Amino acid sequence: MGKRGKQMQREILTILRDSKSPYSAYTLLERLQEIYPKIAPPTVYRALAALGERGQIHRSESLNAFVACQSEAHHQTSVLSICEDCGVVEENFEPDIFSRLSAALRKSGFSAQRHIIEVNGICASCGPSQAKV
Amino acid sequence: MGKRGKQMQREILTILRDSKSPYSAYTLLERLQEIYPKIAPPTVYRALAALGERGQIHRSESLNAFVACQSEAHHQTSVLSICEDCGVVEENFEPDIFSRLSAALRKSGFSAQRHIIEVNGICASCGPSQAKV
DNA sequence: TGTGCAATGTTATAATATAACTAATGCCGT
DNA sequence: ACGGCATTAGTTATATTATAACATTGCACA
Repeated sequence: MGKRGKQMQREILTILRDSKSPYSAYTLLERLQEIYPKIAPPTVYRALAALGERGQIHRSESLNAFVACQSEAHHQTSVLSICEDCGVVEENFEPDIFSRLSAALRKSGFSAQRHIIEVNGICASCGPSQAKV
Repeated sequence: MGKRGKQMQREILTILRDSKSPYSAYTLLERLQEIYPKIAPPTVYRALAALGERGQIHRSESLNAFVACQSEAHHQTSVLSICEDCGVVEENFEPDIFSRLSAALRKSGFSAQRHIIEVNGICASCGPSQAKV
């Protein structure tokens, strides 16, 4: 059937990279429909799944939305910080945190496989030390 | 209109406490409809919101489901460990992790307000050291 | 008593996600 | 080239999760 899937993945990645704010699957769908009027939700979800498997995007579980991976090192687990004011989501690499967390849980016999860490708060640009726009 | 809301909250808490596995809002709705046949989704969501505000239940963002708080110290933020095998969700208290996380993010100017930590993996009962049933 | 607020009920719909099936494509071996 | 078959994509329908918006009830208190 051709490269349609790959094409979608590229388009999605481009949209997400242009924006530090997360996009929901359906917002992406709307954007994509400007170019490909007939695509349906499964197309978007398939592309998102493929991008996620390759670590090129992250899904915020608390926002049900997607952001582009900002690092070269895909698959490195990251902490997502979410600004409640401006909506910007940043990746933060804190390998220590993940290993400590795994170690702590291992003490109760739990073997960690996937860590989800998201932190809501106020980012540097929106914080009290900054003049409000 | 009476105590219907409080009653719902009690029922939900009872259901959740009887189960270590999480319940989705709609599964709770079905259970509640066995007793109160006519209740609608907003009733359940309102009760869940009230319980959440009091820290008596936790919401798993990755499962979109709810578990009863296992500790007396409501409002103490916790790490949810989720067994991929049996589905059991446990609360783990790791105050160190939260303060480290806040400290790490503060270095980039981010002021943390709410932490979401969920870990998927295999629990002690389902792990490789245990005989499979 | 009446009137206004807060809680609850009700209806409808929005937003998120996937199941299940169909059709097209590419590829492999002949 | 061609037939078979696995993979990918398209399509339709529906499942699941969540909330908006408005109506009603009961209660507090002037």
